[in-house]
Amino acid sequence: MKAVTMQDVADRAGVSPKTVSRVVNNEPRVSESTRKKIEKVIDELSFKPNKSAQSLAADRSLLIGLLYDNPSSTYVVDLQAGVLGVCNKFGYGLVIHPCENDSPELIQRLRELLVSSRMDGLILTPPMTENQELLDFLVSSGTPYVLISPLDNSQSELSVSVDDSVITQQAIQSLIDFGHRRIGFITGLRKRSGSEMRLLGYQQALEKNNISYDESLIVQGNFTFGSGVLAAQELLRYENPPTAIFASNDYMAAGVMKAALQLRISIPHELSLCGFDDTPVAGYMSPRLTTIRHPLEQLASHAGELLIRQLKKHTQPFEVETLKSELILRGSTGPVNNKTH
Amino acid sequence: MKAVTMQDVADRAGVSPKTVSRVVNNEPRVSESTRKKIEKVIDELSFKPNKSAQSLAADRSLLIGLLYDNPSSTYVVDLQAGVLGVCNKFGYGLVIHPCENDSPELIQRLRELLVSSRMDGLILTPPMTENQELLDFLVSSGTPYVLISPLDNSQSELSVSVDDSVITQQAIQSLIDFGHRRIGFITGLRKRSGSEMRLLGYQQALEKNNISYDESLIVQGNFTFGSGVLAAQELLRYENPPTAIFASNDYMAAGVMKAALQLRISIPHELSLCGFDDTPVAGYMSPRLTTIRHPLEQLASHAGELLIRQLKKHTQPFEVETLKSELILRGSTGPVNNKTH
DNA sequence: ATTGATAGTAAAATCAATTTTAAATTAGGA
DNA sequence: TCCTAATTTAAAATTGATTTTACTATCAAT
Repeated sequence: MKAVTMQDVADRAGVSPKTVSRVVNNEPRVSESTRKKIEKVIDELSFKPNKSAQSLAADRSLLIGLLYDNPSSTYVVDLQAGVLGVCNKFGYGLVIHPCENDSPELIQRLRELLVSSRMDGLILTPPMTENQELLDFLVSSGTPYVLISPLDNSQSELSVSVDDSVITQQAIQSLIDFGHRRIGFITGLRKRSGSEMRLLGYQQALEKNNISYDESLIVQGNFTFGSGVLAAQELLRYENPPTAIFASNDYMAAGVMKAALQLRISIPHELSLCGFDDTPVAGYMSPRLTTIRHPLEQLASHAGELLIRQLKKHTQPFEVETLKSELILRGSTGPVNNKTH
Repeated sequence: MKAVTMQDVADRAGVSPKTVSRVVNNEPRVSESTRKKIEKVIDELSFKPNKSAQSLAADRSLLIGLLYDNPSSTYVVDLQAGVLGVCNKFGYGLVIHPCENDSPELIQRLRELLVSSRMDGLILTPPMTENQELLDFLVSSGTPYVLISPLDNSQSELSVSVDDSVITQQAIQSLIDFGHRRIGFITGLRKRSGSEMRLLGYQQALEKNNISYDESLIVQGNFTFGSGVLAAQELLRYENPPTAIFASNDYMAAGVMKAALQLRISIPHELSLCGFDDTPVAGYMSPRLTTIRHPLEQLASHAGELLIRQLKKHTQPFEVETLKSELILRGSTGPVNNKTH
């Protein structure tokens, strides 16, 4: 089956190829009547522009890249789904690029990818969002980009994020409502977007409820299962241990659960536990983990729209939906148990 | 920075563009001396052929598609990594396509994708590998494809897979070596590749050790956590319950663990448990789960090579590495406890 | 020495769009 | 009515590779 070309459409509609091109690309300077007529013909012939010819002639690849370096595959897949949706909607292709933020070859690899794939723009995710060398390179090479959840999202037109502090505050509030007063907090890696905001939300919740901030209840973790175990062991061996623990991600929460099991502390009767991210593990733990779910897919699709809007000249603006995280209450949190264990 | 074109290379090397093209595409009919000379110039100018121009002229997109419909994001990400590696190696791009095998629109969607992305070939993963309607469509549209882990892998040049029966037999053997004689088996969805082979491996291991096959120890699951819970409850309430359970994936194994916890059966002291797939959950459970890890990335890269070899005319054959799954022994399995619980 | 086959190279046509340039049409004002 | 300016359309050039066609050596066999 031979493909329908723009020439075919032009012939059938009785106009020149350029006019068809104008309609295809939403360009102005076409009378409404001819636009309608051409759209009808395009529909009849089900004409689809040849991507290769488009990119060759217009010198843009119609590709955008998604860069990530994240151990959580659910995170990655959710983001991919979001970006993919927008790409399909706007006729773009997606180039996925797992990378290692710490690798000295990162930039070189990306340079090669940019040369070979000629991506029109990039979406960066943490921790690449804080890689100044990388960002400088992109600016110098004139590559448009959008950041997802950067530490500093003051340039709102270049980044999208949800406010982790708000939902964390809400989660802590729910623990407080259960009667908890001593709530342990296991941080993630510092200098990671989110980490700082989550701690802030914790502090805000305490403040709002007139609970004094006890520095010793804050333990540093690094987002890994092992660090969760260690942090929990430290917290739970205090003379006056917390009755609830908030872990900055689900993996560390799983670590807490392991530590609690070892110390024969029952969840949720003696200890309430709240995670963060709603990864699959959360649903497979016993009891199932109370945690926080992010609108990752929407976040990514929003980022994609932001990027594509930069790339395409003739797009109508789209409405921005507000992005909210969600507290998932499950079996790992409950009322405080007054009997000391 | 203006891009280096094939013309530039030709000028500098003092040959015609066509000759450069021959070198780039590994075509014959170029003398060894000119080939060397041109390769040198290509290197000096660091010339990279323009993908759009290549696809336009040669009428192939230099893209391959990866189709998947799998709830496990680790599975998906591992496969992506494998295919991506091969793509980069051979100058192909990867189009990822999450889909719903049961959707009536599957084919229509794919058709649209094929029209818009013009992929040169596809890699299919279960359960799409058994979707005859889909396969028929691909054949009729002349789209080359390769299958990963199909039920029927008799056409070895069109598919890649690992033999689940071998590794399952090995896992069961390890349980037998621990002294277990009554070993429960939770199946996955029937008609899924792998499912049948895993059961076969179980049977082979029993046979080899002269243990009679007890139909009642085989319980049907469907790969979900919940089905694991139910299956385990059934098995563990027998008068003469199994001392070990093999679950056909980690999620069901997690379900078994939950059921065991509810029934106050201690793992591994009273019950050994073995999963399948080595998903992240396996490492986060307490005790950590003995399971089986697949060479997913290699499997995918192998599939990619197989596909690209079909697509490119002038490639030298590559050696095929043998793909083996691996038994990961962890805390959830151990010696049988003779005291009845 | 002539012929034929093959290896190697060159030039031009092609792919399907966009961009540029030029021309034609329309509208409004004097 | 005529002229200028703004719209709209047409034709031709461009993009960077591949493919086709054609031509020139080179070499062996007759």
